[in-house]
Amino acid sequence: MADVAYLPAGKRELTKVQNRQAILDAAREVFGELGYEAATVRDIIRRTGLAAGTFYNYYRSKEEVFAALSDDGARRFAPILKSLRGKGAFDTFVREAIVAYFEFMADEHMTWASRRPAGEPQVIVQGETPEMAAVFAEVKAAIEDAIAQGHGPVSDTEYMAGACIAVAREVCDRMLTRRPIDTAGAADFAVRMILNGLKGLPGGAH
Amino acid sequence: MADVAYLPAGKRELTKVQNRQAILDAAREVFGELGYEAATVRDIIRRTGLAAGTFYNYYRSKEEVFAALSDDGARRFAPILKSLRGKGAFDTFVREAIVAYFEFMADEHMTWASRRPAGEPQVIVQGETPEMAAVFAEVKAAIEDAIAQGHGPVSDTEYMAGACIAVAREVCDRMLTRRPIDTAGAADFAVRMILNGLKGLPGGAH
Amino acid sequence: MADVAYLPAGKRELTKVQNRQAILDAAREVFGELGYEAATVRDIIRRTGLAAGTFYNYYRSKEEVFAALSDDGARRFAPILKSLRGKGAFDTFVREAIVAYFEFMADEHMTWASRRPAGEPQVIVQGETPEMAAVFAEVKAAIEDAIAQGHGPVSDTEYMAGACIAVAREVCDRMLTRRPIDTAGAADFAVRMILNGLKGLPGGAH
Amino acid sequence: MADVAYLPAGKRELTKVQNRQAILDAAREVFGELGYEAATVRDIIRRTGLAAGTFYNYYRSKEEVFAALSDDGARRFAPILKSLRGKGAFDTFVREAIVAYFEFMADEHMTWASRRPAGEPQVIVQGETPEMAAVFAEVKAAIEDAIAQGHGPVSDTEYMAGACIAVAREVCDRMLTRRPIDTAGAADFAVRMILNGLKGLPGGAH
DNA sequence: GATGAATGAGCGTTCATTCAT
DNA sequence: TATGAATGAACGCTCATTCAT
Repeated sequence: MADVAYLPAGKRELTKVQNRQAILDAAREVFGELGYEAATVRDIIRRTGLAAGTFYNYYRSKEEVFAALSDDGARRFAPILKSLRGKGAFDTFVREAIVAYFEFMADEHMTWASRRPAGEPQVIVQGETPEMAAVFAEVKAAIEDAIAQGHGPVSDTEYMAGACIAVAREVCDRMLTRRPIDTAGAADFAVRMILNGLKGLPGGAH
Repeated sequence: MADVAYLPAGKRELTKVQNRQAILDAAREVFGELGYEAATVRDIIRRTGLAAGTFYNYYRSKEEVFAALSDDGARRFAPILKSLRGKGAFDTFVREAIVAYFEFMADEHMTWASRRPAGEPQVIVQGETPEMAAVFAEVKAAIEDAIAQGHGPVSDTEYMAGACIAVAREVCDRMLTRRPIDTAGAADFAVRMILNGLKGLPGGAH
Repeated sequence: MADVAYLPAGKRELTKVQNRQAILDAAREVFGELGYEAATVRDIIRRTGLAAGTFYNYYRSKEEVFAALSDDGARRFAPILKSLRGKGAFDTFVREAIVAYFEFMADEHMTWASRRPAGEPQVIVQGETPEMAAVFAEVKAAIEDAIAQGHGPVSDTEYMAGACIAVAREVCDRMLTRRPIDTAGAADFAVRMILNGLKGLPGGAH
Repeated sequence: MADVAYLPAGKRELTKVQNRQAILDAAREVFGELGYEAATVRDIIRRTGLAAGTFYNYYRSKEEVFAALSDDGARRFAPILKSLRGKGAFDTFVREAIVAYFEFMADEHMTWASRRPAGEPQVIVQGETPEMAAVFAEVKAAIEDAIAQGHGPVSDTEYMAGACIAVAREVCDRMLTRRPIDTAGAADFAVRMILNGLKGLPGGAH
């Protein structure tokens, strides 16, 4: 009571922020568990404990929460990546970027990939988590940047960035499904693969 | 001619085949545009112009059309791939498999990835096409097979197969969005990337 | 060939009659197994082996086959019942009618009553088999006839006929669910109950 | 009055109760007119004027509304019947049970049997009303109870209970179709018929 | 007539979204 | 703002019925 009297606006602000965050958290969980397509707005609000209508005070649709989650992920990962840019040799950059990425993903409990309800056709659908998408965008920008600055080999940059990200993403996905999660090992593999291909892997000096 | 007299059902059979094909074609398009998850049976039938119930004269569910498309894709690609297995050096196998895959996909007008109709929400959902899934499964089996038989480097085979496929898929997707479609160039890039990494690319001998 | 040449109309007639009968037989089975409401025209034609459209050359709807079955049943039972009318004392008539009815139903494999798919709400739905309905109509007419001719007690004839039929029907239904089917015992019970009520049953002289 | 100020949800609650009741009423009518099997959820919601989805805010299925109606009926009739059990002679029990049942049904405007809208196909389908089913279950239990306790004649109890209920139900159905509704006369007939059969009816001492 | 594929109304159900409170 | 019931479009699917062959 007293609180309300002293901080009516503050309380409001707080709950507003809290609700927004609650929705984001719920959405993260739901997208992770059901996948983007299968997830419904109802699933999300149900998990927040809020009323159905309240969702629409914060986001206009499932797409919008998804975008918000992406922003969130990007906002937290971008600085990490930025601090790495242009600091050293290309090899070093790649290694540090991969490590940073893998650790970020592991931190985020990004265990969402490929967990589809059983009974669906055996399609490997890339678990598109909002943060993943955002982080990919960052990584891609960084790689293209490095290439553009002459720190990397000169080739088809679109193919290169795409291929690097594809490898990182694929290995990261698989890493996250294993226990214990071995970011160092996975990062090591990914870096070797990216820099030297299969030939660079242990036993690959054929 | 005489046959027609003996087989009055000929006309019927024809439309049956046509309808079945129309459904498959529509399904291919719809899966490509919306992705498997988002696609609905009604989307498919709407595109055929057939009545709602007609769909169920041919397939019992979305899963079933999907499977039919997969079978179709796999049936045509599997033999190509199989003929390559275990014939020569690992490098050669990789190159031939990649080339075969890229050419197959180009032939198939496999341009489905990520092309949602403009104006839709900005969510990047990987359009999973049945043929893609089927072909991936084949490629993966072949790579693991090769690795198991000692023709490839000894490392984490799951990561390896995953990474190789990821590169091939990514490059293939991008190749298919360009005009003209340059399978030779793309395959060349992919093979280099897979076998020697960025260092193996032109200008990459840092 | 020769047959066709010699008996083109005959053959036709024969198949027509056969088809009509096949549909009736199938309908009898299906109504028995699924109940009138749950039964579909498809269920019926499926069981005949005929084509879907053929059904409509003989009957216009589920209702119409049902009616045809009723006619069929009535046509066979009516003479039996008629031969009993007005021949002796009321008691005798009742007994003979009941016996005839129970035996007719047992003969007909009228085991359809109350066999609903499990999982449905626990409602005792009177298994309305076409023959049953028809036979009830006959029985009712006979009873009213007897009453009208002074062979029975003077009371509310509608209540009387209704009550007698209800008892016969109920006991018959239950009789048909038991093994072995004891028409004599059931008929004995029903006759006693109808003529003398509970007091007329063994041990009922309270 | 002050309460209203404290309970602004009052209006809401009211419409909720009203809608729930509207659905129950509609269901009662629809089950009465079409029978349980033939009735569809959409028939029910159509009659309420509510939107399709609204039904599912209250009941999950046709079965569930049916159960709710049954509970309703049973809840009101069961106590009446229970108070009669084991209190006196068997004759008295039967009479009182019948009277209670007939009066209950008359009260409930239980006029549903066999009244399909004219013009529909001539199929006699017994309109099974949930209350009827529930009440029958109670009656049956009571009768079997009485028989088991030696207050009634010893015979085939299943046949007995079945026959008694059949008579009561049949006479009740018919009673409800007449105007004015004469519960006393109908009950008198039913009791005589059940206890003494046709011989116990006026003029039946043949 | 017999055939069986095509039709489309209709069913049970879900869910994004609105709006009175 | 938060609430949560109402809404109605849409979905997957079934089935009576038609009609070209």
